[in-house]
Amino acid sequence: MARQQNAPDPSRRSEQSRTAILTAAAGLVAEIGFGKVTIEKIAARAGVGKQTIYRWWPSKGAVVFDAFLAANENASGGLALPDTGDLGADLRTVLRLTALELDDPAFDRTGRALTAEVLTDPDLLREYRQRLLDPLLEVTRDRLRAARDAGQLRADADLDLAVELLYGPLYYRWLHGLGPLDAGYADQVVAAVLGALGG
Amino acid sequence: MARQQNAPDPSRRSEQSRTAILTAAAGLVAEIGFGKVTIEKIAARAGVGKQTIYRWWPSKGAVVFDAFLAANENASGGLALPDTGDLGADLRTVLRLTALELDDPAFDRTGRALTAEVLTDPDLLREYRQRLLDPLLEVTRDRLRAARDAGQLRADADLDLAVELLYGPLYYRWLHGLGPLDAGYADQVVAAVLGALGG
Amino acid sequence: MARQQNAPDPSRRSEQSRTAILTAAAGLVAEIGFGKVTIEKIAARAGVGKQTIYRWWPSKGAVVFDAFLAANENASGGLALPDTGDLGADLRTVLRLTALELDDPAFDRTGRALTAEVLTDPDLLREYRQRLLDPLLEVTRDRLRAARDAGQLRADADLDLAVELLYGPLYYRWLHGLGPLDAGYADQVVAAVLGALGG
Amino acid sequence: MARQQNAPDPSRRSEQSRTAILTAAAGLVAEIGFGKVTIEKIAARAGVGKQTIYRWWPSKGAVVFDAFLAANENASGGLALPDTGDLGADLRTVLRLTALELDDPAFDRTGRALTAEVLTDPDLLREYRQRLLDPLLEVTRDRLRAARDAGQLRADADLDLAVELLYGPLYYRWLHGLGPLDAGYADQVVAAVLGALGG
DNA sequence: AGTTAATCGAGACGGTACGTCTAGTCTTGGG
DNA sequence: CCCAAGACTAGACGTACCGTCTCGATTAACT
Repeated sequence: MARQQNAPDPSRRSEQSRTAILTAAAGLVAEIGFGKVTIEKIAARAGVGKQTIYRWWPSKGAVVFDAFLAANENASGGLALPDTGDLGADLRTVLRLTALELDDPAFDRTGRALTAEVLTDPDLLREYRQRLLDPLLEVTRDRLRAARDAGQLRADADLDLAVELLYGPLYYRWLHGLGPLDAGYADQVVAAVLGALGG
Repeated sequence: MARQQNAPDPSRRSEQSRTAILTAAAGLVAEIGFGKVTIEKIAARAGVGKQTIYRWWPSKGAVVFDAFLAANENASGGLALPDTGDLGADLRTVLRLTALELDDPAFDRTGRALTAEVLTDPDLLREYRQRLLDPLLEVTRDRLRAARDAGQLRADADLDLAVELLYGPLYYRWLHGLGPLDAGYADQVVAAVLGALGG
Repeated sequence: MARQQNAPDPSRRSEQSRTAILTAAAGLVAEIGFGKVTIEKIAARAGVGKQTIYRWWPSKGAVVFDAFLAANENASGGLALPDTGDLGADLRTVLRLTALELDDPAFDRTGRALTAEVLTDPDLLREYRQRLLDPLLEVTRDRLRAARDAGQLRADADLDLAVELLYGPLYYRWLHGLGPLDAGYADQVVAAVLGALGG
Repeated sequence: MARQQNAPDPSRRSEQSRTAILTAAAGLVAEIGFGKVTIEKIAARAGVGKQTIYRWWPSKGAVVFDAFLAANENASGGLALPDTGDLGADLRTVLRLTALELDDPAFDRTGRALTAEVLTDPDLLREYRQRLLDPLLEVTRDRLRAARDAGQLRADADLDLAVELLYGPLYYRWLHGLGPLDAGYADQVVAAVLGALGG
């Protein structure tokens, strides 16, 4: 009961080609920017036939995104928020790091391109959520839940709302370039959220 | 100190062509989606030479974006938030409307494409801010300022932070498809912000 | 020591495409004239991508010229002048046929366009000489040489000059439209050349 | 009984513009070659509106050709063949000069382009004949007629044929690049023609 | 001298074709 | 059967010119 007529057999996939493709994709994005990367350039740099890319990925966005994930997934392998007992301090730590990353010019270009791709392609969005966003939100909710259980948040605090109140403003400010993304701003957001949902 | 060598003379611009182009662009985006729209298709439908488009706009994104703005700018001509005296009610009204719009499937496709375009092209982002976003944030801040002056918000409430706390979470949820965008969610956000910054 | 960096591999060339292109080119020239033929029209009629034409030919002139040659080369496969022993009669036969062809209105348009192309493009001229003109002049010289050996021409007759004296005037009259191109004129030219170089 | 509806009034024509256009055309052809010259470039260099060119000339070929004629017509104002009494010497003088001109690389490029244009455009051909070729052939025929009257040519010599026998071979050799165009060749041709038609 | 009408420089316009680039498919030959 | 290589159809790109069409601003001739 094959789902597709011409589904390739993953067991015969060349690991060497796969790695070369992802490496080439990552390198090209860094060098010439996402917009100017093409499947042909990736294939040429990877020393790979175009068909080998088309066989395993549906689009340029998917390849580049895969390359990005491959580089970032292991980094956040043991993904978890610190739990020092001081919720505010812990949240400030996380949001300051987030702000710092968003503020990094090197991340900015790639991040925007990838975000644009993800927002526009439902398949990529699903994959992005499964592999990056949902885990991040989950550990954040875990930390908040622990705090709520410890009485540091109101008992009826909605954790889904809470994470969106935390990350949403940073994201909003970043994408629209509304103002500085620094530790002070992160602290302000944390203070506001704690003020709203604090016990 | 001319910024461009071959800047065309706007006084000789054909208003008829301009309108035809924007209309064609809007129609095509609605029918086949931003990704499949091409300059050539816009020109063909508008009955216009390609050069006439390239003469006045730098990219496909700019044309489509202009078409979008042309349609939305006059709509929000008398842009202002209601001021019934009840800040919470007024904010709920605005955020409910915002949530409703984002939740509209017809808006979703175009909105995402345009957002992707805006995030990726600094020139478009600037124009988007000047013509749509900044005015919206400004009137929101005005309403908040009035409330602060009336003692309904803490005297030290940061209005920039406030608007980002209001719109950021909605935007975040919309772009990532994190959950339902309805009146209830809008109300939750408003309640949280008032809880954080309320007098 | 490759002459070109990106020379395509002729062994992988599609014979089907090549034939379709030449057929389309010939048909278009006949129908709308060389000047109005475009690479795009050839590609469209041949059901072929433009790149496939650009990959194998450097210019429109080259394609059309190739189509012309492909049609005319095999026709004159067994190219040779008659040798009845009577040099004058043999030359009259050839020049009358040449005059007849040049006088054909159908040939006139294509012939002029192709001539203009060939005169202007050194590469095309070289190819024209190798594939059409030189063989024709060679067989003519052969016939004259046989006549000279038989004492029908002066022993010191310059055969290069002779062929130019034969074909030059016809060509000159044709291109400039100086007068009728008929059997009588052909005979006149032959008589003059024999008078000049005859034994 | 006007031949055209919107025939411009020649009496109001700006001589200054006309001169600037012809000068610009000639300069451009010399610099970048006929094929790359465009009406727009001519207009730009001449500091003239495109319409001014279109008003007075039907095509690029016509302008360039006019520029060429303007430069060459006065040169050959008192066009006439020398008449020293020695027909052979006089013809050798003319044909040697012709060969020399055709052999000049500077003339070659322009000459070929103009020839190609002339052969292809019946209007230009007519003008070329009226203003350059026919006068040249006429004076040549005049000289030959004088020689015939003096008994230096056969009484029944066809003068139209004669001029084509003289100029045709040179032209043929030049256009096809068949061999050297020098004084020796010119002499050979003259000798052949005199041999054929001489008294 | 004032009016009128055509030419002028300038350049935007609707188009066509250019030659290049990339997408995604198909074919060939090697492992 | 995967793979590297690359030719194939298709079609958009952004540019260059075409020939036509307004624009004012000179001109030139004719009231």
